[in-house]
Amino acid sequence: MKIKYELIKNNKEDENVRLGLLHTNHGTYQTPIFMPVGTLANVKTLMPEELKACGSSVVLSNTYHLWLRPGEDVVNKAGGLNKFMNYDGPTLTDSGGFQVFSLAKPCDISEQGVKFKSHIDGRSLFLTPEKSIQIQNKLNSDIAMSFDECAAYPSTRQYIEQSMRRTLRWAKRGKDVFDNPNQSLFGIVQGGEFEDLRYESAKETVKMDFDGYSIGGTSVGEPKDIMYNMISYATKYLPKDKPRYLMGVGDPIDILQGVSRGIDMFDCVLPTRIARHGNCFTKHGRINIKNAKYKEDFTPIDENCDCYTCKNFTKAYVRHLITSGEVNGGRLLSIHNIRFLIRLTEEIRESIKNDRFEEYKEEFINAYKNDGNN
RNA sequence: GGUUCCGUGGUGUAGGGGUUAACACGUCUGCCUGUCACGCAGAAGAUCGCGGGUUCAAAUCUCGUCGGAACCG
Repeated sequence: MKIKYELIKNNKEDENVRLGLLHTNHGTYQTPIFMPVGTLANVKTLMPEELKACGSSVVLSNTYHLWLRPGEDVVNKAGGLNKFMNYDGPTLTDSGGFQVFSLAKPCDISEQGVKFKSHIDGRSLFLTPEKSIQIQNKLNSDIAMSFDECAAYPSTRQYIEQSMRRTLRWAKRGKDVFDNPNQSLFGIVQGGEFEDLRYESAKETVKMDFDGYSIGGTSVGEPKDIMYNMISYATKYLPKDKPRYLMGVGDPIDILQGVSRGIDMFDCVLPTRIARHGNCFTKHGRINIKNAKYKEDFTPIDENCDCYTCKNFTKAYVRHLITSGEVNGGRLLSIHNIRFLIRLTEEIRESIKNDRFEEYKEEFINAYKNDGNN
Protein backbone atom coordinates (compact mmCIF):
# COMPACT_ATOMS: atom_id res chain seq x y z
CA MET A 1 0.00 0.00 0.00
CA LYS A 2 0.87 3.66 -0.28
CA ILE A 3 1.90 5.62 2.76
CA LYS A 4 -0.72 7.86 4.28
CA TYR A 5 -0.27 11.05 6.20
CA GLU A 6 -2.75 11.86 8.90
CA LEU A 7 -2.64 15.31 10.44
CA ILE A 8 -3.26 15.01 14.18
CA LYS A 9 -3.03 18.63 15.20
CA ASN A 10 -1.32 21.93 14.65
CA ASN A 11 0.42 23.75 17.45
CA LYS A 12 -2.05 26.28 18.84
CA GLU A 13 0.19 29.33 18.57
CA ASP A 14 1.57 28.46 15.18
CA GLU A 15 -0.60 26.86 12.54
CA ASN A 16 2.41 25.79 10.48
CA VAL A 17 3.67 23.38 13.12
CA ARG A 18 2.26 19.91 12.60
CA LEU A 19 1.91 16.75 14.62
CA GLY A 20 0.95 13.86 12.40
CA LEU A 21 0.95 10.15 11.74
CA LEU A 22 2.72 8.43 8.91
CA HIS A 23 1.10 5.10 8.06
CA THR A 24 3.53 2.86 6.18
CA ASN A 25 3.88 -0.77 5.12
CA HIS A 26 6.17 -1.15 8.09
CA GLY A 27 4.30 0.50 10.89
CA THR A 28 2.79 3.81 11.86
CA TYR A 29 4.99 6.63 13.14
CA GLN A 30 4.33 10.00 14.67
CA THR A 31 5.79 12.97 12.83
CA PRO A 32 7.94 15.07 12.80
CA ILE A 33 10.63 12.41 12.45
CA PHE A 34 14.34 12.29 11.86
CA MET A 35 15.53 9.61 9.41
CA PRO A 36 19.11 8.28 9.61
CA VAL A 37 20.97 7.79 6.34
CA GLY A 38 22.27 4.40 5.27
CA THR A 39 23.44 5.12 1.74
CA LEU A 40 24.58 1.59 0.95
CA ALA A 41 21.70 -0.20 2.69
CA ASN A 42 23.60 0.24 5.92
CA VAL A 43 23.76 3.07 8.43
CA LYS A 44 27.52 3.21 8.81
CA THR A 45 28.70 1.21 11.84
CA LEU A 46 25.19 0.43 13.13
CA MET A 47 23.04 -2.69 13.20
CA PRO A 48 19.27 -2.55 12.60
CA GLU A 49 18.44 -3.40 16.21
CA GLU A 50 20.65 -0.54 17.36
CA LEU A 51 18.74 1.85 15.11
CA LYS A 52 15.52 0.55 16.57
CA ALA A 53 16.89 1.08 20.07
CA CYS A 54 17.50 4.70 19.08
CA GLY A 55 13.82 4.96 18.18
CA SER A 56 14.32 4.97 14.44
CA SER A 57 11.45 4.91 11.97
CA VAL A 58 12.34 5.46 8.31
CA VAL A 59 15.91 4.72 7.18
CA LEU A 60 17.35 6.07 3.92
CA SER A 61 19.35 4.38 1.21
CA ASN A 62 20.57 5.66 -2.11
CA THR A 63 19.53 4.67 -5.61
CA TYR A 64 22.75 5.70 -7.33
CA HIS A 65 24.93 3.77 -4.92
CA LEU A 66 22.82 0.61 -4.83
CA TRP A 67 22.53 0.70 -8.63
CA LEU A 68 26.33 0.52 -8.87
CA ARG A 69 26.75 -1.92 -6.03
CA PRO A 70 25.35 -4.52 -5.61
CA GLY A 71 22.85 -3.66 -8.38
CA GLU A 72 19.07 -3.30 -8.07
CA ASP A 73 18.45 -6.85 -9.28
CA VAL A 74 20.42 -8.30 -6.38
CA VAL A 75 18.38 -6.30 -3.90
CA ASN A 76 15.21 -7.29 -5.73
CA LYS A 77 16.09 -10.99 -5.62
CA ALA A 78 16.86 -10.63 -1.90
CA GLY A 79 13.22 -9.63 -1.48
CA GLY A 80 13.61 -5.84 -1.55
CA LEU A 81 15.57 -3.34 0.44
CA ASN A 82 13.92 -3.98 3.82
CA LYS A 83 14.62 -7.67 3.66
CA PHE A 84 18.06 -7.26 2.15
CA MET A 85 19.25 -5.07 5.00
CA ASN A 86 17.04 -6.81 7.55
CA TYR A 87 15.42 -3.61 8.71
CA ASP A 88 11.78 -4.08 9.67
CA GLY A 89 10.95 -0.37 9.66
CA PRO A 90 10.17 1.68 6.57
CA THR A 91 12.84 2.58 4.04
CA LEU A 92 13.22 5.53 1.70
CA THR A 93 15.50 5.72 -1.30
CA ASP A 94 16.92 8.95 -2.56
CA SER A 95 16.79 9.05 -6.33
CA GLY A 96 20.42 9.86 -7.08
CA GLY A 97 19.44 13.49 -7.48
CA PHE A 98 21.91 14.55 -4.85
CA GLN A 99 24.66 12.75 -6.75
CA VAL A 100 23.91 15.05 -9.67
CA PHE A 101 25.03 17.79 -7.30
CA SER A 102 27.94 15.96 -5.67
CA LEU A 103 29.39 13.86 -8.49
CA ALA A 104 28.37 15.26 -11.88
CA LYS A 105 29.66 18.39 -13.58
CA PRO A 106 27.19 20.98 -14.86
CA CYS A 107 28.04 20.07 -18.44
CA ASP A 108 27.00 16.45 -17.75
CA ILE A 109 23.38 17.43 -17.15
CA SER A 110 21.02 17.35 -20.13
CA GLU A 111 17.29 17.21 -20.69
CA GLN A 112 17.52 13.48 -21.19
CA GLY A 113 19.41 12.75 -17.97
CA VAL A 114 22.76 12.96 -16.24
CA LYS A 115 26.12 11.57 -17.22
CA PHE A 116 28.17 10.32 -14.30
CA LYS A 117 31.67 9.07 -13.98
CA SER A 118 31.43 6.12 -11.62
CA HIS A 119 33.22 7.01 -8.39
CA ILE A 120 34.21 3.34 -8.14
CA ASP A 121 35.94 2.61 -11.44
CA GLY A 122 35.54 5.78 -13.47
CA ARG A 123 33.38 4.28 -16.20
CA SER A 124 30.69 6.41 -17.81
CA LEU A 125 27.13 6.03 -16.54
CA PHE A 126 23.90 7.63 -17.63
CA LEU A 127 21.04 8.07 -15.21
CA THR A 128 17.63 9.29 -16.34
CA PRO A 129 14.45 10.04 -14.39
CA GLU A 130 12.88 6.87 -15.80
CA LYS A 131 15.89 4.76 -14.94
CA SER A 132 16.04 6.10 -11.38
CA ILE A 133 12.38 5.25 -10.82
CA GLN A 134 12.72 1.81 -12.35
CA ILE A 135 15.68 1.06 -10.12
CA GLN A 136 13.75 2.25 -7.08
CA ASN A 137 10.73 0.16 -8.10
CA LYS A 138 13.01 -2.86 -7.96
CA LEU A 139 14.71 -1.81 -4.74
CA ASN A 140 11.18 -1.79 -3.36
CA SER A 141 11.77 0.83 -0.69
CA ASP A 142 8.63 2.13 0.97
CA ILE A 143 9.21 5.61 -0.36
CA ALA A 144 10.89 6.50 -3.64
CA MET A 145 12.02 9.97 -4.64
CA SER A 146 11.67 11.71 -7.96
CA PHE A 147 14.92 12.28 -9.84
CA ASP A 148 15.74 15.95 -9.50
CA GLU A 149 18.56 18.37 -9.82
CA CYS A 150 19.82 19.87 -6.61
CA ALA A 151 21.30 23.10 -7.91
CA ALA A 152 24.40 24.52 -6.29
CA TYR A 153 24.41 27.72 -4.27
CA PRO A 154 24.93 30.29 -5.51
CA SER A 155 23.49 29.83 -8.99
CA THR A 156 21.99 32.47 -11.22
CA ARG A 157 18.24 32.94 -11.15
CA GLN A 158 18.21 31.97 -14.79
CA TYR A 159 19.94 28.67 -14.06
CA ILE A 160 17.74 27.89 -11.04
CA GLU A 161 14.66 28.59 -13.13
CA GLN A 162 15.56 26.33 -16.03
CA SER A 163 16.87 23.66 -13.66
CA MET A 164 13.64 23.77 -11.61
CA ARG A 165 11.48 23.44 -14.75
CA ARG A 166 13.58 20.55 -15.96
CA THR A 167 13.10 18.92 -12.55
CA LEU A 168 9.35 19.30 -13.09
CA ARG A 169 9.60 17.54 -16.45
CA TRP A 170 11.76 14.86 -14.90
CA ALA A 171 9.18 14.37 -12.12
CA LYS A 172 6.47 13.81 -14.73
CA ARG A 173 8.59 11.38 -16.70
CA GLY A 174 9.43 9.43 -13.58
CA LYS A 175 5.83 9.32 -12.44
CA ASP A 176 4.71 8.07 -15.85
CA VAL A 177 6.89 4.96 -15.66
CA PHE A 178 6.44 4.40 -11.92
CA ASP A 179 5.15 0.88 -11.37
CA ASN A 180 5.08 -0.52 -7.86
CA PRO A 181 1.81 -0.65 -5.90
CA ASN A 182 3.62 -1.14 -2.59
CA GLN A 183 5.79 1.90 -3.00
CA SER A 184 5.04 5.60 -2.61
CA LEU A 185 6.54 8.36 -4.70
CA PHE A 186 7.48 11.85 -3.57
CA GLY A 187 7.88 14.92 -5.75
CA ILE A 188 10.58 17.47 -5.02
CA VAL A 189 10.19 21.21 -4.85
CA GLN A 190 13.15 23.20 -6.15
CA GLY A 191 13.53 26.85 -7.06
CA GLY A 192 16.44 28.05 -4.96
CA GLU A 193 15.95 31.16 -2.85
CA PHE A 194 13.32 32.68 -5.14
CA GLU A 195 9.80 32.65 -3.78
CA ASP A 196 8.08 32.83 -7.15
CA LEU A 197 10.15 29.90 -8.42
CA ARG A 198 9.43 27.86 -5.29
CA TYR A 199 5.78 28.69 -5.79
CA GLU A 200 5.82 27.59 -9.41
CA SER A 201 7.70 24.42 -8.50
CA ALA A 202 5.37 23.55 -5.62
CA LYS A 203 2.20 24.30 -7.59
CA GLU A 204 3.26 22.25 -10.62
CA THR A 205 4.60 19.38 -8.53
CA VAL A 206 1.41 19.20 -6.48
CA LYS A 207 -0.62 19.11 -9.69
CA MET A 208 1.05 15.79 -10.50
CA ASP A 209 -0.36 14.42 -7.25
CA PHE A 210 2.49 12.69 -5.43
CA ASP A 211 2.22 10.73 -2.20
CA GLY A 212 4.36 13.29 -0.44
CA TYR A 213 6.46 16.36 -1.16
CA SER A 214 10.08 17.10 -0.54
CA ILE A 215 11.97 20.33 -0.37
CA GLY A 216 15.29 20.10 -2.10
CA GLY A 217 18.13 22.45 -2.85
CA THR A 218 18.71 23.52 0.75
CA SER A 219 21.80 23.19 2.94
CA VAL A 220 24.12 23.50 -0.03
CA GLY A 221 26.14 26.37 1.41
CA GLU A 222 23.55 29.15 1.56
CA PRO A 223 23.21 31.36 4.66
CA LYS A 224 20.76 30.12 7.28
CA ASP A 225 18.18 32.85 6.82
CA ILE A 226 18.03 32.11 3.11
CA MET A 227 17.60 28.40 3.82
CA TYR A 228 14.76 29.06 6.25
CA ASN A 229 13.08 31.28 3.65
CA MET A 230 13.42 28.54 1.03
CA ILE A 231 11.55 26.22 3.38
CA SER A 232 8.79 28.72 4.08
CA TYR A 233 8.36 29.52 0.39
CA ALA A 234 7.82 25.85 -0.36
CA THR A 235 5.66 24.62 2.52
CA LYS A 236 3.37 27.59 2.05
CA TYR A 237 2.12 26.04 -1.20
CA LEU A 238 1.99 22.38 -0.18
CA PRO A 239 -1.22 20.50 0.66
CA LYS A 240 -1.93 19.80 4.31
CA ASP A 241 -2.89 16.17 3.82
CA LYS A 242 0.49 15.00 2.52
CA PRO A 243 3.82 14.65 4.30
CA ARG A 244 6.54 17.25 3.77
CA TYR A 245 10.12 16.14 3.76
CA LEU A 246 13.06 18.53 4.04
CA MET A 247 15.94 16.76 2.35
CA GLY A 248 19.39 16.65 3.85
CA VAL A 249 18.82 18.79 6.90
CA GLY A 250 19.80 17.55 10.34
CA ASP A 251 21.41 20.26 12.38
CA PRO A 252 19.33 20.38 15.61
CA ILE A 253 18.49 24.06 15.24
CA ASP A 254 17.65 23.61 11.56
CA ILE A 255 15.26 20.81 12.51
CA LEU A 256 13.47 23.12 14.93
CA GLN A 257 13.32 25.86 12.30
CA GLY A 258 12.02 23.32 9.79
CA VAL A 259 9.26 22.15 12.13
CA SER A 260 8.32 25.79 12.64
CA ARG A 261 7.77 25.99 8.91
CA GLY A 262 5.66 22.86 8.63
CA ILE A 263 8.17 20.08 7.94
CA ASP A 264 7.34 16.49 8.94
CA MET A 265 10.41 14.53 7.87
CA PHE A 266 14.15 15.19 7.99
CA ASP A 267 17.17 13.16 6.99
CA CYS A 268 20.84 13.90 7.30
CA VAL A 269 24.27 12.29 7.25
CA LEU A 270 25.45 14.82 9.82
CA PRO A 271 24.98 12.72 12.99
CA THR A 272 26.84 9.72 11.60
CA ARG A 273 29.49 11.60 9.68
CA ILE A 274 30.53 13.94 12.47
CA ALA A 275 30.43 10.95 14.83
CA ARG A 276 33.09 9.20 12.79
CA HIS A 277 35.08 12.41 12.97
CA GLY A 278 34.79 12.64 16.74
CA ASN A 279 32.00 15.21 17.16
CA CYS A 280 28.74 14.89 19.01
CA PHE A 281 25.62 16.82 19.92
CA THR A 282 24.81 17.77 23.47
CA LYS A 283 22.06 19.91 24.97
CA HIS A 284 24.72 22.57 25.34
CA GLY A 285 25.95 22.51 21.78
CA ARG A 286 28.27 20.41 19.71
CA ILE A 287 31.49 19.16 21.22
CA ASN A 288 34.63 17.68 19.74
CA ILE A 289 35.44 14.63 21.85
CA LYS A 290 39.02 14.75 20.62
CA ASN A 291 39.70 17.90 22.62
CA ALA A 292 42.38 17.38 25.27
CA LYS A 293 40.07 18.60 28.01
CA TYR A 294 38.09 15.35 27.78
CA LYS A 295 41.09 13.12 28.35
CA GLU A 296 40.20 12.53 31.98
CA ASP A 297 36.52 13.43 31.83
CA PHE A 298 34.77 10.42 33.29
CA THR A 299 31.25 11.75 32.80
CA PRO A 300 28.84 10.84 29.98
CA ILE A 301 28.68 12.91 26.80
CA ASP A 302 25.31 14.29 27.84
CA GLU A 303 24.16 13.77 31.44
CA ASN A 304 20.48 13.60 30.51
CA CYS A 305 20.81 11.45 27.42
CA ASP A 306 19.20 8.01 27.55
CA CYS A 307 21.24 6.43 24.75
CA TYR A 308 23.34 3.28 25.09
CA THR A 309 26.55 5.28 24.86
CA CYS A 310 25.68 7.77 27.56
CA LYS A 311 24.30 5.11 29.87
CA ASN A 312 27.44 3.00 29.68
CA PHE A 313 30.51 5.01 28.71
CA THR A 314 32.46 8.14 29.60
CA LYS A 315 33.84 10.90 27.45
CA ALA A 316 37.36 9.81 28.38
CA TYR A 317 36.69 6.32 27.04
CA VAL A 318 34.99 7.41 23.84
CA ARG A 319 37.79 9.92 23.27
CA HIS A 320 40.32 7.15 23.71
CA LEU A 321 38.53 5.02 21.09
CA ILE A 322 38.27 7.91 18.62
CA THR A 323 41.87 9.05 19.00
CA SER A 324 43.03 5.43 18.71
CA GLY A 325 41.08 4.97 15.50
CA GLU A 326 38.93 2.21 16.98
CA VAL A 327 35.73 1.78 14.96
CA ASN A 328 33.69 1.47 18.13
CA GLY A 329 34.40 5.12 18.85
CA GLY A 330 32.52 6.17 15.73
CA ARG A 331 29.89 3.59 16.54
CA LEU A 332 29.23 4.88 20.05
CA LEU A 333 29.08 8.48 18.84
CA SER A 334 26.78 7.51 15.95
CA ILE A 335 24.41 5.86 18.41
CA HIS A 336 24.48 8.95 20.58
CA ASN A 337 24.02 11.43 17.75
CA ILE A 338 21.18 9.53 16.11
CA ARG A 339 19.44 9.07 19.43
CA PHE A 340 19.97 12.78 20.14
CA LEU A 341 18.19 13.85 16.97
CA ILE A 342 15.42 11.28 17.30
CA ARG A 343 14.88 12.32 20.88
CA LEU A 344 14.78 15.93 19.75
CA THR A 345 11.87 15.02 17.45
CA GLU A 346 10.19 13.11 20.28
CA GLU A 347 10.37 16.18 22.47
CA ILE A 348 9.15 18.34 19.62
CA ARG A 349 6.10 16.09 19.19
CA GLU A 350 5.43 16.15 22.91
CA SER A 351 5.63 19.93 22.92
CA ILE A 352 3.18 20.19 20.01
CA LYS A 353 0.76 17.95 21.85
CA ASN A 354 0.96 20.34 24.77
CA ASP A 355 0.75 23.44 22.59
CA ARG A 356 4.13 24.65 23.78
CA PHE A 357 6.34 24.10 20.77
CA GLU A 358 7.48 27.72 20.55
CA GLU A 359 8.50 27.62 24.19
CA TYR A 360 10.34 24.35 23.76
CA LYS A 361 12.13 25.63 20.69
CA GLU A 362 13.32 28.73 22.47
CA GLU A 363 14.53 26.77 25.50
CA PHE A 364 16.38 24.30 23.34
CA ILE A 365 18.09 26.94 21.23
CA ASN A 366 19.12 28.97 24.27
CA ALA A 367 20.67 25.94 25.94
CA TYR A 368 22.30 24.77 22.73
CA LYS A 369 23.92 28.11 22.05
CA ASN A 370 25.01 28.85 25.62
CA ASP A 371 27.49 26.05 25.94
CA GLY A 372 28.84 27.13 29.32
CA ASN A 373 29.14 23.52 30.50
CA ASN A 374 31.36 22.54 27.67
C1' G B 1 91.73 -2.05 24.56
C1' G B 2 91.17 -1.74 18.77
C1' U B 3 88.28 -0.84 14.25
C1' U B 4 83.82 0.89 12.01
C1' C B 5 79.10 3.25 12.14
C1' C B 6 75.48 6.50 14.42
C1' G B 7 73.64 11.02 17.60
C1' U B 8 68.58 16.24 13.51
C1' G B 9 60.95 18.66 16.58
C1' G B 10 57.60 13.71 21.22
C1' U B 11 58.92 9.11 17.98
C1' G B 12 61.05 7.32 13.28
C1' U B 13 63.70 9.31 9.37
C1' A B 14 65.56 12.85 5.08
C1' G B 15 69.11 16.41 4.14
C1' G B 16 76.61 15.10 3.13
C1' G B 17 79.01 23.47 2.88
C1' G B 18 74.82 28.73 0.84
C1' U B 19 68.10 32.39 2.03
C1' U B 20 62.35 30.97 6.86
C1' A B 21 66.13 22.59 8.26
C1' A B 22 62.10 18.52 4.95
C1' C B 23 58.75 14.16 5.55
C1' A B 24 55.71 10.49 8.24
C1' C B 25 53.37 9.40 12.66
C1' G B 26 52.03 11.71 17.24
C1' U B 27 50.14 16.31 19.77
C1' C B 28 46.75 20.66 19.58
C1' U B 29 42.52 23.40 17.15
C1' G B 30 38.59 24.02 13.70
C1' C B 31 35.23 22.03 9.85
C1' C B 32 31.56 18.43 8.10
C1' U B 33 23.58 19.22 6.50
C1' G B 34 19.09 14.11 0.20
C1' U B 35 27.57 10.15 2.43
C1' C B 36 32.71 8.96 -3.12
C1' A B 37 34.63 10.36 2.86
C1' C B 38 37.89 6.82 10.17
C1' G B 39 37.84 12.64 5.67
C1' C B 40 39.32 17.98 5.12
C1' A B 41 41.80 22.51 6.78
C1' G B 42 45.20 24.69 9.92
C1' A B 43 48.68 25.29 14.22
C1' A B 44 52.42 24.35 17.71
C1' G B 45 56.89 21.88 18.17
C1' A B 46 64.38 21.34 16.49
C1' U B 47 69.31 27.35 17.86
C1' C B 48 70.64 19.57 14.02
C1' G B 49 74.58 15.72 21.47
C1' C B 50 78.45 19.15 23.55
C1' G B 51 83.20 22.17 22.83
C1' G B 52 86.90 23.95 19.57
C1' G B 53 88.81 24.52 14.37
C1' U B 54 88.55 25.41 8.84
C1' U B 55 85.46 28.86 5.80
C1' C B 56 82.63 35.00 3.70
C1' A B 57 79.24 30.88 5.15
C1' A B 58 78.89 24.52 8.97
C1' A B 59 73.25 20.21 10.55
C1' U B 60 76.79 19.24 6.53
C1' C B 61 84.14 19.25 6.53
C1' U B 62 87.80 18.62 10.73
C1' C B 63 89.67 17.70 15.85
C1' G B 64 88.29 16.65 20.66
C1' U B 65 84.64 15.09 24.04
C1' C B 66 80.23 12.65 25.83
C1' G B 67 76.46 8.96 24.72
C1' G B 68 74.85 4.60 21.85
C1' A B 69 75.43 0.30 18.31
C1' A B 70 78.20 -3.53 15.62
C1' C B 71 82.49 -6.39 14.89
C1' C B 72 87.60 -7.82 16.41
C1' G B 73 90.89 -8.92 20.64
